[in-house]
Amino acid sequence: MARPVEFDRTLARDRALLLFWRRGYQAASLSDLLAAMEISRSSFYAAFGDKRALFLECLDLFAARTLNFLNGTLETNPPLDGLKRFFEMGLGRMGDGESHWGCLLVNTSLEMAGVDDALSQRASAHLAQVQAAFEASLLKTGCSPQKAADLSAVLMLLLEGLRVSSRRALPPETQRNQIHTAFRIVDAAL
Amino acid sequence: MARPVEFDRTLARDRALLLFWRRGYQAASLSDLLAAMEISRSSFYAAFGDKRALFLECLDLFAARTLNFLNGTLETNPPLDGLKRFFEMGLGRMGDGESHWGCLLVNTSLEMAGVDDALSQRASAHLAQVQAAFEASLLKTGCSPQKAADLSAVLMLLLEGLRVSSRRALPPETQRNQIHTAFRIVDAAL
DNA sequence: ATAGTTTTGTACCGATCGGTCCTGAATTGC
DNA sequence: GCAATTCAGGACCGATCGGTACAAAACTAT
Repeated sequence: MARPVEFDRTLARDRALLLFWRRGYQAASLSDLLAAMEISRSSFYAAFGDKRALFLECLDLFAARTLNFLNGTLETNPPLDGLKRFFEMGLGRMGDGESHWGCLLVNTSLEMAGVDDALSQRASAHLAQVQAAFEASLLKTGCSPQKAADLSAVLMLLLEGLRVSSRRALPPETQRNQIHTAFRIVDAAL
Repeated sequence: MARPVEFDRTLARDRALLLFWRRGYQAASLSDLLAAMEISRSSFYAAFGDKRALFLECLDLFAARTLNFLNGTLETNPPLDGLKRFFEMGLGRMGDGESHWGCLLVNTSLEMAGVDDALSQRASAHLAQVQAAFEASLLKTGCSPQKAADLSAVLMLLLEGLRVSSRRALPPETQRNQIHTAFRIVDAAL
């Protein structure tokens, strides 16, 4: 009974996610977003509410995809191999895109701490879920619950460090070495 | 022969550093800075140039202090104990202040990547210096150069992860556990 | 005391921020 | 064709951004 929408909402949302990922929340201005999403101002506010709401949506989506990927690799690999594969996810998956932007959860948790604590803590909570998946995976290796808890916490440190390395744009070769060494010593501790 | 300055430049600079540390570069507006530094706009521009120049000064100062502290603990402790003490630096050194703001170098490297790459890379370069100090310290334990290089890279991952934990405001007890476990397994790998 | 110099407070600047509003175009059901 | 409805483009909004200009206040040297 009326004119239909002319843009693909999920496509626009994905483009926004990429921009947020690359530039962070604050530095991604509305104009930047509109240009990247290729929609107009009115469509933006009609479809997504406002900048913050869209970001929240992207943040949750990123977390869901991350957890999904993690669970996928954990199901189809021995626990430690699956974890290692997850750690390697950030490495030049497709040439240059997405490979040196770190992790949106880590980026957001840091950027928004003390600025918008609700956003920061939401990102942090998503990270906690990832850590919980680590722990569950470690438990499947048959180690003690205590060890699983301790090691998953250290794995989270390593992951965060790696995502920092990624955003610092350290050479992929360097990052690969870091992962290799890290998993060698974690393996030894199991 | 003329009116003297009425404020303590280094005091004002230190106050600015704290604000940048807490809120990040972008979220620390000029008004915020002036209020925190307790100086007027004119004094600000006369004494520090502009916001970016002041930030650069704070960044370098933070790095210098960090390296200074690290070298101090490394000189007065066995290598691994000194490193551990450095890792524990972020833990409630003085109640609540400064204890959950992470590390300005890590924060900046992430926040400014893709926004002001010069700032990001400068912070990253400072982090590389810290890692070099790690490596030098590990060499003193008599391990192979290869192992020192590899482990210092992993120590940097752990440090970055810990500073993320700090900014995420994870409980100090949790962070303490992370440090303890991390050093246990690094120790075993030496 | 006064002239000379520098600092300081503040008014002001253009640009941009996120967000709203309104108009005209497009599409549908009848 | 026409009325009803919803879309998209962009003008417009107040607030705030980082930065400049300028005049009054404060101090020193003589």
